[in-house]
Amino acid sequence: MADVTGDAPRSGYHHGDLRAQLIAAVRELVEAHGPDGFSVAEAARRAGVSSAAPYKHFRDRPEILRAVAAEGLDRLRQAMQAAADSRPHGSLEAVAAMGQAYVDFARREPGVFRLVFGLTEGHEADQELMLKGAACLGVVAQAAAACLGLDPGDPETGRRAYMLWSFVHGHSFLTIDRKTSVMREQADDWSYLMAISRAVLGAPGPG
Amino acid sequence: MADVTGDAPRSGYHHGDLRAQLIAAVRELVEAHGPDGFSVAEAARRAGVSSAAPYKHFRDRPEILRAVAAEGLDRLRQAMQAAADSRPHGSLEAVAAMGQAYVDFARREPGVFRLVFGLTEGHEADQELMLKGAACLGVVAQAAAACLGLDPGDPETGRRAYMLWSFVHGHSFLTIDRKTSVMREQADDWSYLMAISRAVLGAPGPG
DNA sequence: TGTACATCAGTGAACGCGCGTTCACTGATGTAC
DNA sequence: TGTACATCAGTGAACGCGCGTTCACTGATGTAC
Repeated sequence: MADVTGDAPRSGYHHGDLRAQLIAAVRELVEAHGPDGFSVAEAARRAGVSSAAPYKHFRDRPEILRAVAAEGLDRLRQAMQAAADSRPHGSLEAVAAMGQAYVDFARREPGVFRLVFGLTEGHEADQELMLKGAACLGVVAQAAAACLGLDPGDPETGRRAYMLWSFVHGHSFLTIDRKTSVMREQADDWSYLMAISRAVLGAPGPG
Repeated sequence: MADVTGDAPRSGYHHGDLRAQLIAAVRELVEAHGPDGFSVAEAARRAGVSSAAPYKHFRDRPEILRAVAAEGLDRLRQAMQAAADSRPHGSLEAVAAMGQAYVDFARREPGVFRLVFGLTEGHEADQELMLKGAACLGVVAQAAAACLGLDPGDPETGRRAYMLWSFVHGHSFLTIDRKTSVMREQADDWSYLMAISRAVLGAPGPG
C-alpha cells in the first residue's frame, strides 16, 4: 500500500503523506458531489486532520483541485496510450480502443472527468495543466496520423483528430449525464467507436 | 417591454411578473457563475425583492433551476427547428444548420447549456424536462431520417442521429470549455459540421 | 356606489449551517556540534 | 552518545460570510353583496 514517492524525505514524519491522502480524499468528494461540491473542510475531515492542515500543502482551494486535475490527466493519457498500444499500429481498432479508454475513464470517474474538461477558472493559466491536456490530444493525433498515413503535424490529421475527439467527448458527456436514455436503440460503445472511426478516418477528405 | 403573458390575471398587481423576472435574473447568474454558482438570495436581489420573495413562486432552489432549464430547452428546440427549416428538406445542409444552431446556443448561453445538459439531481425525475429533451432529439432524428430516406423510427436513423448529436455536443462543450486552443489548425464550424454530416449520413452503414 | 371580507405577493427579521482562511501554538523530527 | 537548536506539519479556536429557508406580518388587490 505505502508506495513512497522517490524524492520524499523518508516515508513520513508527522502524518505520513498527507498531500497524497488529501488528493485521494478530494477525488472521492469530487466523484460524490461534483467538482463544485467539494469542500476543503470535508477533505480534511476524511483525511483525519484539522481543517487548517491542508493549507500546509496547498495555497488555497483551487490549487487542490488543480492538483487533482493534473493527476487525472496523467492517468487518462496513460490509459489512452496503453489502449492504442494494445492494437496493431495504424489500425482503426487502435483508434477505437483509444476512444474506448476515454469513455471508460469518463464512466469510471465522471467527477474527475468533469473537473479535467470543465472550464474552471485558473486552469487555463496553469501551464502544467495545459501541457498535460495537449499531451492527451497528442496521443490521438499520433494514432490518427498512423491510420491515415499522414504526418502527425499535418493540418488534415489535426482536423480528423479533432473530429474523433469531439465525437468521443460528446458521447462521454451524454453518457455520464444520462442523456442517452432518450435513445430507443442503444448500440454498445465499441460498435459506435468503430463506426465513427471508419466514418472519420476512412472517408475521403472534406470539400 | 412589458409583454404580458396571456393567462396572467391582468398585468401585475404587486410586483408585475416576479416569476419571469426571477427566471431572467437566474439566467444572468447562471451565465456569470455557472449552474452551481447561482444563489436564490442574489437572484432576489437582482429582481429587487426580499430574499424570501422567490419562495412565493418556487418551492425551493432546485425548482428555480428546473424552470430555467425547461425554458432553455424550449428555446434550443425552436432554434434547431428554425435552422433545419431554413434549408432544403432532406439536405445535408439542413442537418449541418441544425448543428450550427446547437453550437451557437452553447456559445451564446454556455451557462444554460451546461444546466440543461448537465446531470442535476431532480432533472431526471422531472417528466416535463425529459419530454422537452426528447423533443430536441426528435428534431435531429427527423432531419437525419429525411436525409437518409428512412423512417424517423428506424433504428439506423436513431444510430446516425446519435452520432451526429455526439459530435455536435462534444464540439459544443470543447468550445465553451476552451479546450480547442490546443488545436493548431482550427477550421470554422460550418466546414466541420458539413464534413461530419457527410461522414455520418453519406457513408454506408457500419458492419 | 360603498362596504366588508378574503386572498396572497412581498417584507424583514431571524435561524442555524458549513464554509475558506488566519493565527499563534505545540511537539515530533532532523541536524550541527 | 548527548545536547541545543531549527524546522515545519498539524492543531484548535476563532473570524466573518453568504447561504437556504421559516415565520408572522402587512397591505394592495379582487370580489361578494
